[in-house]
Amino acid sequence: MGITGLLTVLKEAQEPVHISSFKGQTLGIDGYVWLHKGAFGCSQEIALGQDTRRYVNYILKKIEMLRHFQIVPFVVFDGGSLTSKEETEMEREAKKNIQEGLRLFNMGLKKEAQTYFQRGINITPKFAKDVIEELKKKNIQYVVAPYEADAQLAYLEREGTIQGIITEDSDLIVYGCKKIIFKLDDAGNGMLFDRERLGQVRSFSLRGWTDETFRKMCILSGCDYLSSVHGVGLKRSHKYLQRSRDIKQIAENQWIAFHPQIDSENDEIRRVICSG
DNA sequence: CGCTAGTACTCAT
DNA sequence: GTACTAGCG
Repeated sequence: MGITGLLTVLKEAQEPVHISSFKGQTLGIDGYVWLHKGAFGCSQEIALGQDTRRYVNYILKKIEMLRHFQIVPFVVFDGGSLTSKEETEMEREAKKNIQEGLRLFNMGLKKEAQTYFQRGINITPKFAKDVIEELKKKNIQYVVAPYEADAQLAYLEREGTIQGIITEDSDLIVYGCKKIIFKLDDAGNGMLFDRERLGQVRSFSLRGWTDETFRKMCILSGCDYLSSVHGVGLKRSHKYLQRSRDIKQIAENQWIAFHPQIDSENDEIRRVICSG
């Protein structure tokens, strides 16, 4: 999913951090992020159908770095890839990129082909399976989330199983997670988002806001599983919710006022937002 | 100023 | 998934 501009707007709620400040604690890892980055480095082998372990080694190297700083890793993988319209579209796009890459590759244009191979990366359950095999050997905790890894990570943090999350996906903020490490590099440096610091955000005031209102702001600004309202981003979404916490009222007053043409598509959007 | 849409990037040599 | 930015209302 991902909320456009959320990390930028919440910059005052983040600060540089070294992973060692979580020494002795358990950190949840968004497995998809590392799978994708790992696969990025061996996209050619994958596209050509060659056996490669490089994406497995990439993740193991990251895990070793964490353990070096005495972090207990808990890897969470996506389970049910919810077959939505967007995902099928993404897979179609990926296949087209692989095809174009193979065409260039067979012409001897290996460098040009790589760009398309990288764009064509599609993380399948096999990738996770290969990694899980190694995690088992090393006695590293992992779980395959029944739905989305996001929701599973949020649950694990809420229940106290993990004390923070490593990811690149701003959706973890929407899901209510408290401590999230973004942009973690090989040396253990990253940016820590701390939910307790939301009151320090300067773009707009979030004081007195509940997690639920915050979530509504994000959804109203546009998200993955529904076509967003044109012209409404985070700032305007915040303005509407500041005026009225009732999203249904916003839909009736603001939205219709700004978007008088209520066609079938907008009607679907309104249904989803009002139910959320 | 806020939002959209386009481009470039993730690895690792 | 992210960041950055030209163009537009």
